[in-house]
Amino acid sequence: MKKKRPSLKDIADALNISTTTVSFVLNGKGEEKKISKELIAKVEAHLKEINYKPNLVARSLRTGSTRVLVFMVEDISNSHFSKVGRIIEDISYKNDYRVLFCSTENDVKRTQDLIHLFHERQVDGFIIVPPPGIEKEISYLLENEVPVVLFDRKIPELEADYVIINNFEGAKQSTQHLIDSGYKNIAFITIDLDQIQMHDREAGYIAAIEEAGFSPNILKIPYDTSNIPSSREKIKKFIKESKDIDAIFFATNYLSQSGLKCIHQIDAKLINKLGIISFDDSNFFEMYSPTVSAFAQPVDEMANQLMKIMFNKLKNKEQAVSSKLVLEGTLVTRESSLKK
Amino acid sequence: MKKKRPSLKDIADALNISTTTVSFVLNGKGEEKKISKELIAKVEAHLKEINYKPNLVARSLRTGSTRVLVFMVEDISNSHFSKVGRIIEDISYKNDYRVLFCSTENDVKRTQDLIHLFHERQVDGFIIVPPPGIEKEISYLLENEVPVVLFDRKIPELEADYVIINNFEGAKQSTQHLIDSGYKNIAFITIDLDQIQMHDREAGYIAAIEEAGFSPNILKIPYDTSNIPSSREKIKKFIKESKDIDAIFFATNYLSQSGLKCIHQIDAKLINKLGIISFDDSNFFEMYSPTVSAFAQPVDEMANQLMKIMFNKLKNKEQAVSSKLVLEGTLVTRESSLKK
DNA sequence: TATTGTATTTTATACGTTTAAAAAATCAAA
DNA sequence: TTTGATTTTTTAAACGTATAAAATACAATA
Repeated sequence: MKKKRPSLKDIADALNISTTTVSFVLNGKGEEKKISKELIAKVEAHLKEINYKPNLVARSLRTGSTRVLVFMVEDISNSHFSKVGRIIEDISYKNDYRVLFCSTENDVKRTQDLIHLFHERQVDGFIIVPPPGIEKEISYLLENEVPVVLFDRKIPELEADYVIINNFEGAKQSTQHLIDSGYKNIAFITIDLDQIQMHDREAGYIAAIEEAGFSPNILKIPYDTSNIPSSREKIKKFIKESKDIDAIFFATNYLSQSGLKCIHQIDAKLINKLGIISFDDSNFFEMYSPTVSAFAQPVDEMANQLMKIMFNKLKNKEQAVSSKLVLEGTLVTRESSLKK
Repeated sequence: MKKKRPSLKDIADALNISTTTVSFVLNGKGEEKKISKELIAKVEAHLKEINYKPNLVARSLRTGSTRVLVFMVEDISNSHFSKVGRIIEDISYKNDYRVLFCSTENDVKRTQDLIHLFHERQVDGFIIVPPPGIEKEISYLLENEVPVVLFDRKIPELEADYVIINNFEGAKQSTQHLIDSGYKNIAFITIDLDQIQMHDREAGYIAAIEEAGFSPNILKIPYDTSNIPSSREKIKKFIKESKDIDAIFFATNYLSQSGLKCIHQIDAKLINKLGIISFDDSNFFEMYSPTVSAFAQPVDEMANQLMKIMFNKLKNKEQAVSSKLVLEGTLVTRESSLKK
C-alpha cells in the first residue's frame, strides 16, 4: 500500500498551525524565531511520532543547494581512484554531503555530458580528473561560480584549483632508484595519451635516464585498449624484441597490472631477472616474490586536501583563496628493484 | 560573473509565448500537443541559441522522479563491487539514469541512514548489498513501492528480489577441486560475520570436506579488522600453528589478499607448497607464479541481470514479476591448486 | 448569421519547501 | 481603555517545472 509521504502542509493541518511554524521547528530555528516552548515541543513530538522525512528535492529547489558533490574520475573501478573516492565519501558524509561517483573514461564528450548533467541537477561542487580538451566546460563551471577542484591533473591554462602530485619528481626518483640499483637498460611503458601528468612522468624518466648517460626506451600503448589483448600483445612484443632490457618502469597501475601479467606469460621466471617499478602502489605488490617496488601516491592526504579545499569553497563562495597543491609521493622500494 | 540560469519563464517572456508551449517543445511533445511547426522551430532555435538547460531539481519535484539509482555496497573500493558498479553505471547512463554509489561498511546504522537519506532525495531505485539487521528498512522501501533489488546476499524472510550466486556450490566445488588435487588438510579462512552468503560458503566447504572423510579446519577473522595488522597476525598464527595444513581456501577476495601477504611474510617459498583457492577472482592472480586459482563470480552477468530487474520495476511499477536469481560462478583453476 | 469543429495557445495550479513581511495576540505602561 | 512595544504566528510568494483544463482563433458547415 503506497501511502503518500506526509508534507509540511499535512503536519500543519494536523496540528492546526501554519507550515511556517512547522518548518522553523523542523530546521531547529524554533527559538530563534521565537516559537513558544510548548508549541516547539508539540511539533517536535508530532514530527517524531509520524517519523517525518522532509522532501529534499523540494528543499533543494527552494534553497538552490543539494548538498551533493560529484567525484568524476577516469574509471571508478581503478583502485587508485576508488580508494580516494572512498575517503572522500567518508569525509563528505560526516559533513552531511553526499557524493556521486562517475567515470569519464577520459572521454571529452562523455565528460561534457556528465558535467552539464550534474550542473543541471544543481550539485554543489565538482571534483574532477579532467580529460584533455575539457577546458571549456571547466571554465563554464568556474564562470558560474560552481566550486571545482581538479585532481590528479591540472589544466595549465586555467585558473582552477587542484591537488596533484609531483609526477616529474616521482618518475625521476623511481628511475634514479633503478639506475642506482645497477640497471642499465631501463624501459618506460606508458600510455599514448596527451595528458600532462603522463608527460611529466615521461619527462622525469627521461631526465634521470639522460643524466645517467643512458638512452630512453619508451613504449606507448594506446589508451582505450590498455586492458585488452592487443595492448598486451604490444607489451609482450616489446619485451621480447628488446632482449637487452633489464628493468621496466610502468607509468600507471593498470599498466603494471597488464605488464606483470605479460612478463609472467612470457616466462614465469622472467620477473626475477627484471627490475620493476610501478607508478602507483597496490596491495598486491607485497603478496608474492619478488615483491614489487612502487611510487606510491599519498592517497589519504590527497583526499583530505581535496575536501579541505572543497569545503572552503562551499563555505566562502566569494573570497575563495586559490589553492594549488602539488603533493609529493613516496618511493616504496621492495624486492623487484634490487639488483638481481 | 554569475548569471542566473534562464528558466522556462525567461524563455517564454523573450519569445512572448507561454511557458506551457516552451515546455511542450522542450519535451518533444510539440507535435503531439499540436504546436504549429513554425512555433516549434522558433522555440527550438531559441533553446539551442541560449543553450538552455532545464533545472532538473524542479523537474523532479514536479514529476516525482529523479532518474537516479543508488548502488549501496559494503565497500565501493573493493574491486568486486567497484567492477559491478562500473557496469551498472554504464548501463544506467545509457538509459538516462545516474547512479549514486555508497559504502555501507556492513553497518546497519549507517545503512539505515543512507536508505532514508536517499529515499528523502526521491531516488528512483535501490540496488543494495544488505548488511545483517537491515530487514526493517528494506520492508519500508518495499511497502512504499520503491524498486529494490538485493545483490550478493538475499534476506530469506523478505519478499525482495535479488541477484546472488550459488555460494554453497561455489565453495563446495572449489573445495572439491582441492581434494581432487590431492590435498588432505584443507583450511578455510573466513569472516566472523552473520551473513547468509558466508554461511553458505562455509557450508559448501564443510560439505565437500566431510564427503571426503576429512575434518573441517576453519579460521574466522573478525570483520572490521580484516584489513588491519591484528587480523593478519591471526592468520599468520593460524598458518604457523597448524603445521599440517597443505591447502587454504579463502572465503573472500580481501581475505585472500591479506592471506597471500601473510603467507609471503611467513616464508617467500611457502606459497609454492600450499594449495590455494580464493573466492572471487582478481586480475592479480595471473601475474605471478604460482598463478592463483579462484572461484570467479560472473560480474558482467550479475550487473546486467540487476539492471534488467531494476528497469523492469521502474517501468511497470504495478505488476512487477518476482525475480530471484541465483547465478553460478566459475572455478578458474590455475597453478596454485595443482598438487605440488 | 449562427453553429460547430478543429487547431493552437494560454491560464492556472500543483509539486513541497523556505522565508520576508504582515498580522495577530499578549502585555505593560500611560 | 488606549497606545505602543513585544512576542508569537500566519499569509503569501517564490524556486522552475509539468499539465489539466480553459480559452482563443479560425474555418467550415448549416
